[in-house]
Amino acid sequence: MNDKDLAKDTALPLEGERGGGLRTSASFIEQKVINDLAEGKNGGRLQTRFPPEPNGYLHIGHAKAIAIDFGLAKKYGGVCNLRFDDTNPQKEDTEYMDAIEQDIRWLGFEWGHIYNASDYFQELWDFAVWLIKQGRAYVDEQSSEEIAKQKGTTTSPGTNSPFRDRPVEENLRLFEFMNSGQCEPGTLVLRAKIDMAHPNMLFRDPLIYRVLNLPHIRTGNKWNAYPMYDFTHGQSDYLEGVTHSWCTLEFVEHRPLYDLFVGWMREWFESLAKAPQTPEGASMVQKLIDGGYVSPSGDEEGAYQGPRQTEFNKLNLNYTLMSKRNLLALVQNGFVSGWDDPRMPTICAFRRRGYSPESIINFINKIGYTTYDALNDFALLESAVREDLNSRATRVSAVVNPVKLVITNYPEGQVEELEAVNNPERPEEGTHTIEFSRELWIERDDFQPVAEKKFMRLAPGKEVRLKNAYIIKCNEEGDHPYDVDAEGNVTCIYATYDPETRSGQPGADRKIKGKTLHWLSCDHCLPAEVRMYERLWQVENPRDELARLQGEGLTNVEAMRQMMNPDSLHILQNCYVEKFVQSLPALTYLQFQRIGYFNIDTDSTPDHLVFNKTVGLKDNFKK
RNA sequence: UGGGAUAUGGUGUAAUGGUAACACAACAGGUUUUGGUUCUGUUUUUCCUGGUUCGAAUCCGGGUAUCCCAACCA
Repeated sequence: MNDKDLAKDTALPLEGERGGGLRTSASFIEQKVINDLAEGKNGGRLQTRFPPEPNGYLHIGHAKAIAIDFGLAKKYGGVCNLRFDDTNPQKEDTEYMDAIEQDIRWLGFEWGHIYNASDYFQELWDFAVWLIKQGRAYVDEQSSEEIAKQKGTTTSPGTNSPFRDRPVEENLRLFEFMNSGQCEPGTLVLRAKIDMAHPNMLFRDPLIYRVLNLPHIRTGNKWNAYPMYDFTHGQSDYLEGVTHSWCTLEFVEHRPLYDLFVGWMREWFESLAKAPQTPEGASMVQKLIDGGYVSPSGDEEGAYQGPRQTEFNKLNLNYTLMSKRNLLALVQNGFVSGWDDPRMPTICAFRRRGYSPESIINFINKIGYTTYDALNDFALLESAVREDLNSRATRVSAVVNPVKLVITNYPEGQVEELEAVNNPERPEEGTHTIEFSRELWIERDDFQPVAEKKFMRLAPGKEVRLKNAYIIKCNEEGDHPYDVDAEGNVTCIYATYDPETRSGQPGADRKIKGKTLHWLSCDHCLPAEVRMYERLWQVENPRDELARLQGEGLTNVEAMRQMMNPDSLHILQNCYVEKFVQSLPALTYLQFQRIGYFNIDTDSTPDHLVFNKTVGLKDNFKK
């Protein structure tokens, strides 16, 4: 057990209020924690773990696991460790480890320790050797096809391998050979001897070790045979002293196997403790006993009971594809610009898109943890981000689809500095100035040559207010209200301003029918690139649709292409923003007034400003 | 033709045998120098079917529907 500190990660007080604060109803998982702590189980310890495989970037589904693994540990005075589930060197990379750590921190959580499943490769190996000696594991030399055939089906039992009763000595020799580097991958596997007729397919002599002959990101060339998930996860939890092991619903059927292997491992410890055969084994067991993790009898008051797995529903979002495998395919096929393409459901993409960590956690808490396979509405996530950004985003003016407006009675060359509130929700954040002059940019959508009935913006003969500035009136029909080009597009609008209505002056109180428009002074604003995003998928449930299309014979890539929204990205190059934003750092939360929430992209420079649309403002104006 | 899970408005989630509620969505209106925010109001719910009970979303029987399981992935 190397010298890593396996000691007690936490000890909790049992009395006092836990999780005070907001009185939201506890999920069944949280309820179980409350009960366990009240009963003093595991000596009142709460220890969890977040166990990602470092084979991809974290997505918002992981945020749900993170929020409960770290969140409940934090709330109830326990500890959550980060454990990389690195048992398959074929797919894993340190690049992903770094990104995973960064994303967890960004979400606002801190781990007690970082562990790796590979830390336990030696213990798992020794345990497997013990199982072989016990006659509970054997080396099979059939091909994967033969093994699959013998497995039977969900409705019919399997048949025993001809190698099932191989003598112990031969098993030990072959298991050693599996790890020698000389063994051809795929030729030998170690299987647990359980029951080939078991109704749970996982119990039909599961493979617990396979030969890969690949170097590992952590252990290098030390190992050539690697343990499988089912033979690693529960034991790792157990060795670390995890009390509550939470995972998603597809692992429900793994739980009996998880419990079986943990139980066998406990037996192994007990046998070692009784008759220590090796100095290493004895000292390891002593450490476990000293740390209070393992009790030879297992039933003393307050002793560590071993980990308990509980499953909750994974996050499904409509119009969103979540699986890492498919996200990797999107990246590898160039359907998106990378893992942090703002259309991706990854944590890093949400960050770049302008979502705050608080909004993501709030969303997770709203949808809750149950055992129902729900399909959540993306609109709930959007409402969470709007709610959070409304109180924190700095208001600025931006014109994303500009058309020129000339104030004909405003003196040429005159410039006024007007005051703009940074955030009406937080007056303490102050104001900044914005220049006003004779020639302005306004939004093309804010003018109609012939206003439709409910249109309350600018039109010939109509009055509107310019935010923070003046009331203006568009020239009457017949008095040259606007210019058009050869195609009939409006190129310039003409209006007059009422000098008595400057914001802050008494005359500004005058009520008018028109709305308040945002604007930018042509000579005092900056060009900008604005990236507008729509949903990546056209179908509400891409997971099911992908499976359906593949069932019809399409390849994964073909199916994806067919399901994708061709209009998911619009890059607008002719936009303008006020100068104020030039000095702001990347990832600043902004609201482009009357348009939506935007974020300064990581690609943005003072010479080439780039913004990402986070989410639009709620729009009650429908045509 | 097996095993394991699940079912409450359009979408999620609560109600732990005692008046079915909350959020989002939708709709209507008030306030508003953002058609935002905020405030007020409205619409819509216990899968079906028997039973137990004074009383059932909850407990029991029988159906139905959906999800997961036959990777040398996790």
